[in-house]
Amino acid sequence: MKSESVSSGRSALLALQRATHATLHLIATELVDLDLTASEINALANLADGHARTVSQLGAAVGARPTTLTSVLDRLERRGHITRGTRAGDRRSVLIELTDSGRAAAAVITQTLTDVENRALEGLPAEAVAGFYAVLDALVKEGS
Amino acid sequence: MKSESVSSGRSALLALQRATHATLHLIATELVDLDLTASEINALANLADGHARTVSQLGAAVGARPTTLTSVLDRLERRGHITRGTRAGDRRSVLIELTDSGRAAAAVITQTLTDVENRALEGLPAEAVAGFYAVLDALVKEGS
DNA sequence: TTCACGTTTTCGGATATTACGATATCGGTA
DNA sequence: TACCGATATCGTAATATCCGAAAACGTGAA
Repeated sequence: MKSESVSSGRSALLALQRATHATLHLIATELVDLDLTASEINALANLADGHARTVSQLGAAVGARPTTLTSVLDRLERRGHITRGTRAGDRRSVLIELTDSGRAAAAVITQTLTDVENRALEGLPAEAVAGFYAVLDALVKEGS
Repeated sequence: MKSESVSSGRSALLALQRATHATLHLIATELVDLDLTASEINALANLADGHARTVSQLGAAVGARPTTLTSVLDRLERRGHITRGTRAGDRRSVLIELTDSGRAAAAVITQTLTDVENRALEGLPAEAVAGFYAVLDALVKEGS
């Protein structure tokens, strides 16, 4: 038996996109009170750990080019959720940091993500979740 | 021990989005010769089995509203990749069907998806892939 | 038959997303 | 100083997405 073992009749990539769309819609619905777009939610979620990041670093995390992030960060800055500071030692870089209101919004986002996740994964064996992460990591690695 | 077993320190939803972005970029790069957008690729991939679908059905498959698909299908129709026919028995519905060139493009897309998938999942145990699908299904179910 | 109501798709309009090329600034180096 | 690479932003353009309304059709009840 050769290495066609992963073939399952389904397309993992199409299933991946479907799941992403479905959860994105769900999250957007639950977070409608925050009045944020999906990109803004994604940016805040990635900043939720409190670590400041440059635009490039954030772009790598969310899978977007720095040019794409500029307008997203514009809105977040206008809303008072982030600040753009200069990094000591390299004034080319812009350090994105959460403000108090940004931290509050990010906390709500993180909590909602965790809740949805727990609801969905409840009852699944730990090996399934481990496999899920293993495949995700493999896909990310393949795409870089 | 309660049911906090799924908590792993990572956010499954953020990881999901990252993997989707990464694979999306990879696929777009490999399929650049087809001169199609990500939405068009997604639509064709879902039609690749040869079955005709209504706009609503296709929308459910790709996770978009019928209004969103209209312009995507407009371009695919202009390019000669699909036809819009009426369904016998219910002339409200529009049946989306692949043309010869659409079938050819869809075949290239399917092949590329399969290749990427096989490269990425090569070496992973079958249980990991099974767990991946189980989690994906759970997430989709949670979002509907 | 006729009419009211639901379904399916499209259209108009609005906003968001995404990115390429060009630009300005900065850091490091010769 | 002059130059090259890195970083972020701006200008511009094509897509993506969706809401509300409209058009066409189907269904069932009066």
